[in-house]
Amino acid sequence: MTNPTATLDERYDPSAIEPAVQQRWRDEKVFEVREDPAREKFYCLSMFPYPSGRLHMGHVRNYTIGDVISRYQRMQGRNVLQPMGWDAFGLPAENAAIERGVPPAKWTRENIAYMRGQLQRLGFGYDWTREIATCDADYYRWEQWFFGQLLEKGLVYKKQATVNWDPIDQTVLANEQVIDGRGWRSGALVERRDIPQWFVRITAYADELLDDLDKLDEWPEPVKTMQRNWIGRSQGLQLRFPLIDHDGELEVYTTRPDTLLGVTCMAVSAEHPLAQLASAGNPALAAFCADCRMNSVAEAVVETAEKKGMPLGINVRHPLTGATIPVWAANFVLMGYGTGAVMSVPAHDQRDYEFAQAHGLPVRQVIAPAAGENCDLAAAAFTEYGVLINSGEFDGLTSAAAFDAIADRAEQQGFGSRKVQYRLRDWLVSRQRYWGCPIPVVYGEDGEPIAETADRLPVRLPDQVDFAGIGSPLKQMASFYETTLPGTATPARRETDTFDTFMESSWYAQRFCCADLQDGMLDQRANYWMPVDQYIGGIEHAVLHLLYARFFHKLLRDAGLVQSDEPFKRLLTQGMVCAETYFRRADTGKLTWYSPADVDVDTDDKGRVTGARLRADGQPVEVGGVEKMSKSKNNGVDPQHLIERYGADTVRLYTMAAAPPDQRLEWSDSAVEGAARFLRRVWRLAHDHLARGPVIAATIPADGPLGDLRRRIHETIAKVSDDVSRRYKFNTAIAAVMELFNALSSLDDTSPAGRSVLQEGLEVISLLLAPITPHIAEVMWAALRPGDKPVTEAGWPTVDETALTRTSIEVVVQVNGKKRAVLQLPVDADAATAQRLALADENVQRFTADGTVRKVVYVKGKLVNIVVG
RNA sequence: GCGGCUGUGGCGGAAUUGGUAGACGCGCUGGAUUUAGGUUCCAGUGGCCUGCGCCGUGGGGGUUCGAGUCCCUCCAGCCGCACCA
Repeated sequence: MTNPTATLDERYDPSAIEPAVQQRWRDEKVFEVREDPAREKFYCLSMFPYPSGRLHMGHVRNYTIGDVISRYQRMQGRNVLQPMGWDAFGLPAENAAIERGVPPAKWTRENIAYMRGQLQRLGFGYDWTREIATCDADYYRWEQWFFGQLLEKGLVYKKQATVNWDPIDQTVLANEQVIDGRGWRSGALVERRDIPQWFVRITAYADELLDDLDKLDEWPEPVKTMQRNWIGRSQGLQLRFPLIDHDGELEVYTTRPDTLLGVTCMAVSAEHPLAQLASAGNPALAAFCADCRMNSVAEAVVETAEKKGMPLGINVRHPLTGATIPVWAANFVLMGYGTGAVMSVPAHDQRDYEFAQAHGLPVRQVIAPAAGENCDLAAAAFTEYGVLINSGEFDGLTSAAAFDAIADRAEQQGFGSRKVQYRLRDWLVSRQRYWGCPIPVVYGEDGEPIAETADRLPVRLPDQVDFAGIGSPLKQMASFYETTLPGTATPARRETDTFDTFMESSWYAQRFCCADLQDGMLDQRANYWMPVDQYIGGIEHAVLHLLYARFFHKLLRDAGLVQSDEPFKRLLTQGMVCAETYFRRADTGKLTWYSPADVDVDTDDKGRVTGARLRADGQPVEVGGVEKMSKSKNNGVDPQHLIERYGADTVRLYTMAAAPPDQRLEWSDSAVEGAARFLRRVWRLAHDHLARGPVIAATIPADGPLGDLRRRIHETIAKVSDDVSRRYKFNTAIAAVMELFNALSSLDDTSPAGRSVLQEGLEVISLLLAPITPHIAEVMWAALRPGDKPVTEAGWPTVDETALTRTSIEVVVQVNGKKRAVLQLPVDADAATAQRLALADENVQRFTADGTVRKVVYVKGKLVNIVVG
C-alpha cells in the first residue's frame, strides 16, 4: 500500500479526514497482530474499563497514553499488541436494575456497544478481534475451571468473615454503600455480621510478592512502597498470657517484645471469645460489645473512630513478672486480624497511650531514649527504640538485644515463639451479589463444598432475573441453585455467591493473548506476548488490583500456564482528570453543584478570576476549587461533545499536552481551543508549502539560518524520542514540536534550499505527531510523500548527527551566583579562555570591581561563577 | 488513624545529573486584517522600581561558589485503606 498523490484542502476538517483514515486502518487490518518470533514483540495494555455507560475523560486520558506508546513502538518496528475489553461485572449494573428495571446483562451490553463506538471514534489502534467482555461465559468459564484447580491444591478455603449488614434491606453492603454508619438506600444503622465466605490464600505467596518487587525496576517507586507496606511483613513474637481463674490463655502477637515489661492491659475485640464469655454475666459489657458491632468494617472508619473500651473482669498473668493484668474489650481491635487481641503498652505505643489516658490505666516506662531524643510521657508515648529500664534482668539491653533475649526466654519457657506475620490478609473472593461470575461449587447433604467438574462448566449466570426481592436474585432462584453432585443424581445445592470482580481483572492480560481459545484457559501464545511490556492505569489501583494481578500470574505460572514470574514489566500510573467546581448554598445549607459548561467566569483586566455567574439566570455562583471530575460535583466534561466539536486528534493532543501523564490533569476549555488552533496552523503551513509545487532537493550548508533550522529539526527528533520512549513526558514532547513549528513557520525563504528544509521539517513533524494525532499525521504525510508507505508503516525519524554540529555555545557568567552576562564561546574553548573572557566582560567588571576575586568555578560549556569577597 | 503523593506567574505547566527560574500553551493588554467574529496575524505580558537595580518556586531554618532541585521542621491539598472499579 502506498500513499496516493494528493494535496491538502485549504481548510483542516477533522470530521472529514478522521473517519476516512480510520476506514483505511479497518480495511487494511492495520492493528490486527499475530505472533511473529522473528520480530521483537511489544505488549501495551491499558486497564480495561467498567462499561458504565459513556467514556469519561479519565478513560480518554488512559487510552490515549496507551495508544501513543503503542504507535511509537510500532514505528520502531516492533510487533505491537494493543487489545481492549470490558470489565463487565459489577455493582452499578445491579443498581441500574433496581432503579430502572433494566436487566444487568442488557444494560451492560448496550453500554459496551456505545463505548466501543466512542473508542473507535477516538482512533485508538486496538486489535478488536481480541475483544473480551468478562461477563461472557467463554471468559469466566476458565476462571471457574481455575478456581477448581486452586481448590484441589488447597489454595482456596472457606471460613467465617465479617460483612456490613443492612438489617432493613436484608443485604450485604459494600464499604462505599455505608455512609456515616448507615445503609445508603435504607438509612438503617449497619451491623457487622459473620457469614461463611471463600478465600484465596494470597498469604502463601506473601514473601514472593514482596521479594519480586525488587525485580520490577520499571515500576514507579511509590507503587512498590505502597505494596511493601500493604504486605507488611513483620518479625515478631506470638505470646500466650495464662488466664487467671479461667482455663486457657490469651494469645497476642507483638513486634515489640522489648516492651513486654511495660504491658499494663490486654485489649481484645468485642467479638473475641473471651469478651463473649465475660458478656454472659455482665449486661453492661454485653451492651458495649453489641455497640461495637454497630460499625462499618472499613479500616479507615475503625481507625478514626473514638477509642472505646470496657474491662471484662477477667485477668491474665504476666508470663515474666507474674503480675495481674486486666483484659479489656476495645472497639479498635478487629477479630479478623491476627489473634483478635493485643497487648497494651501505653508508654511506648501512641494508640495504647491514648487508650490508657482515657481509662485511667497505668503508664509504665520500660524503654529509655538515646541521648538527645525527646521523651515526655506526660505528653505522648515514646515509640522509638532505646535501652531497657524497669525490666529486671533485661535492664541495659538495647531494644534489638532485648528482642532476642525475651524471644529466647519465651521459647525456653514455652509462653511464646518467634513468628513472621503479614499485614496482608487472605483474599476474600465471595460476593453476595448477582452480577458476577458464579462460584463453581456445589454442596451435598452434609454441607461440604465440592468443586464443579470441568465437564459441567461453565456455571452460567442466568440472564433473566427478578430484582423485586431482597438481596441477590440467585438466592431466590431454585432453577439456579437446585442441582446434583457432579457425576451423580444426588441432589445438591449450588453456591449462590459470585466472585469479586478483581478475579476477572486478574488474568485478562494473559487471556488477550489467546482470546479465541475454545478448549483451554491459555495456550503458548500467552508466552509469546507475556509479560505486558507496558501497563497503564490509575494510581488508585496501586495496591489492590495490581497486587491481585501479580498474585494471579504466579498462580498461573505454578499451574504451568505461563512461564514468567511477573505480569507487568513496566507500569505507568496516570493522574486524575479534574475540573473547577461551582455551587450555591441554600438556606438549609444544602449545596447545589453547577456544571462548568453552564457557568460564565468573570475576570479582571489581568485575567484573574473575580467571580462566576450561572448563565441561565445571570446570578453569582461560588467557585468551589478544582476536584476530580465526578457526578456528585457535576464537574464532568463529556468527551463525546469534544470529539464532535473538535475531532479526535484535538482531544488526544490536549490530553497529552496539558500535564505529564502521572500528574493530575486540570480541565481547561480554552486550552482545548489552543490545541485545535495548533493543528489548524500546522495544516495550513503544510498546505501553503505544497501549493508551491514540488520541492527540488538541495544541499544545506551547516552555517547560516537554514543550517540552524536543520539543527533544530534534528534536536527536536532527539528530544521528542527521549520524551516519548524514556521519560514518558508527552507534554514536553508536544512543546518541543510546537517550538519547531514556530521556527519553521517564521521561515521566509522560498528558495529551493529553504523549501527543502521546510519539507524536511514538515515531514518530521508529521512523524513526531503520528503517535499523538494519528489522523492529521497520516493525511499530511501522504501529501508530503506521495508514493511512499503510509505513516503507520513509516519508521520513527532518526537524528542526522551531522546536522547537530555547532560552532559556538552560550556560557552564562555569574558573580556570586547571580547572572551578569552571557558569552558566546567557541565549542572547544578551554577553562582558562572562558575565565579570561568572563572577567573581561564589561557588566561583570561592574560587579567585581569593588572586591577581590576569591574563586572562579567553571562548568564546562555552561557556566562561569566568579566569587567576589 | 495508617500508607503514598503534590505544592513554581492570573491559569495548566517547563527547568532530565545541584548550574541562566518561568520553555510551550491558555488567559490578559495593545495593534492590524475582515461586512462581522467565539476568525486570522503582529507585539507585549512574574512582582516592585520603571535605569543596566532589587525581590521571587507553600512557611521557617540549614548545607553549598551556586538550591525549585539536597537536609531539618511546619502548613495546605489530593489518592488508597481490603465488598466501587
